[in-house]
Amino acid sequence: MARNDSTAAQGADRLLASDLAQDLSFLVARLRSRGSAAANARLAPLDLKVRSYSVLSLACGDPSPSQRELAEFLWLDPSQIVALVDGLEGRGLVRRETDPSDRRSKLVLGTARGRELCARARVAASAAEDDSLRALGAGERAALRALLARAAFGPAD
Amino acid sequence: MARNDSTAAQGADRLLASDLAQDLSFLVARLRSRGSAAANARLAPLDLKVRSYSVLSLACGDPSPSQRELAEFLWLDPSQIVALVDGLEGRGLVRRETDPSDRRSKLVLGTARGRELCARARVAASAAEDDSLRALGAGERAALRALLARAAFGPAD
DNA sequence: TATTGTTATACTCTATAACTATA
DNA sequence: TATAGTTATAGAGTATAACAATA
Repeated sequence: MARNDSTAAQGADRLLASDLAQDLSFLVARLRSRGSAAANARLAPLDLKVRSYSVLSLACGDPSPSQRELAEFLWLDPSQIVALVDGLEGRGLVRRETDPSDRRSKLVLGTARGRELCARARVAASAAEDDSLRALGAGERAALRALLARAAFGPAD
Repeated sequence: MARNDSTAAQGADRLLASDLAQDLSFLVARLRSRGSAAANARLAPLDLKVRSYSVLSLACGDPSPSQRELAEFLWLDPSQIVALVDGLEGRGLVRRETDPSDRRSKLVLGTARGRELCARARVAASAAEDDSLRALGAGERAALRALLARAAFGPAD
């Protein structure tokens, strides 16, 4: 077993009093670990993971992203985008299209099959959010979303 | 270069309109990427990373944690804790002590040198938080902290 | 000369199972 | 029989450099 299953988690509560438990970066990291574990579990039946789902979701959106934009937005290296797009393209979920206005750049577009799978993946991702944020009500989730959006895309350094 | 340096990030703003940009799990993941990059940069002069800092910080706290508790609290596998404690112990920053009440269990305690380094690391971690959360004011950070604490330690699944 | 995508490589992180010693 | 720690190994994720095509 990796990490701790929920049935075994009952002994470390006394560490909640530690300084680290109030460290924002630590809290974000812990929530991400739990959240991505939940999301990967929900996406597994669709043969997707959080990273491939992110690429698929953006590719199926309205302004079709270039690989360069995907790398910037997902905070990944361009070379990692290549591998992710390769995987999705091999399954017929997205396709590359050279940008007519800049032949260096390749746009990534969702296929019909990709959009269909993406719709199902969104449902799975939403269920995973419920799994990992059970402690928060709808209003609190909205407040958290607004704060995170500003923090995640705001000026860094 | 890995990922994107801040000077080059200006082209993917149009993807902010995507569905994914409102996905809570995605926002948490992106903020964590940025936050841990900032924290690792600040901790590098002390030869620490976010994970080793987390262990050191807990070991230097008041209720000395067992390795089992560290694994549960940090959401890591027990086998990963072994490697992290090995590294810190080899540098004389923490030491293992068999729990008298259960000789299977080993408590991890910070040494004098470890506590001194930990104090400096806390300053670095705080500076990293400023780096990555520049977009939020003090009140917003407090609100975010409270929401994250409940979400990160609340019931999961 | 700079940028987009690509390939290749190495390194870190994470997952999993088996083993030991204690309980 | 169960639990805490350890070891070993494999796979996923990440970092870095070099190259071709295009600007």
